[in-house]
Amino acid sequence: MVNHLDDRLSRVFASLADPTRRAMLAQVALGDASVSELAAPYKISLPAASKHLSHLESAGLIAKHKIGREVRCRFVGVRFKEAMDWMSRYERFWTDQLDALGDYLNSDDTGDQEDAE
Amino acid sequence: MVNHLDDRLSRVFASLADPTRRAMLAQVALGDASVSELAAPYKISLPAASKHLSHLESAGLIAKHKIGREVRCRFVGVRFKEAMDWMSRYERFWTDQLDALGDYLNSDDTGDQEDAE
DNA sequence: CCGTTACTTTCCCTTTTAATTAATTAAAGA
DNA sequence: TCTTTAATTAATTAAAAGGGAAAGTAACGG
Repeated sequence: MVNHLDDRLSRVFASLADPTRRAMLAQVALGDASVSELAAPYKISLPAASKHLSHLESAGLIAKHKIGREVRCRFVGVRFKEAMDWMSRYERFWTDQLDALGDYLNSDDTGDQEDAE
Repeated sequence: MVNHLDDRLSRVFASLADPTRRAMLAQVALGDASVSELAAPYKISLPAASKHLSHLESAGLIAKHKIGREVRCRFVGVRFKEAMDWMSRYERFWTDQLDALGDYLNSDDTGDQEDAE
């Protein structure tokens, strides 16, 4: 019982959790590329690469467009932005000193601890 | 074969890919909490919750601090920021009109366009 | 048509992940 | 010390992820 935003976030983050998929995404961001072009840099098989790209597509991070017998992939920003927007709600943890403040508040049992990790 | 940054990104994104872990992180961000407190809102067992928290900890998103027999968890921003920094390299895909431009260029069946950056 | 190129799908296998119950450690408190 | 509370570890199991080989589909080139 999860809402749709939650579901989309899960798929986007799961896609980004794989280094091959992140690298493929980086390549697509440089400009449209075919499945073969995106598979080439890695030692994995073409079917494996194709599956990674399908994963990225169902997460909404890329879109496929068939031209003749080639399938061109293009970066799509919407879901990526959605994930970043979700993440930015934690931005205060490194823009403010609240991280350090929390650290201080938690050391109250031992009294005067002045150290950070 | 993978560098450490890549490895850390994989762990952070894998952590964020789970809705329970995202919810736990949201709760921790509201203020420190014990393992039991973080487990309470969900129908999962305490060991299951404890493992989710260990997952978040090894991704560097939270830190544990033992007080008596309680283990308090607190939000840690560094890895979170690192992931957001990595993501922000794609920001141009929604801040510029390049997404729409790419869309336009791709709907033109003349095929190739030169790379814009 | 036929063969080749560009993918995708299917099947199968191995590894990882996630969940549960039961056992264990560790700190309080009566 | 004996019991309760807090959390982790262990053992087991089920499901999902990721990869390869091989078959299937679809477009192009002769």
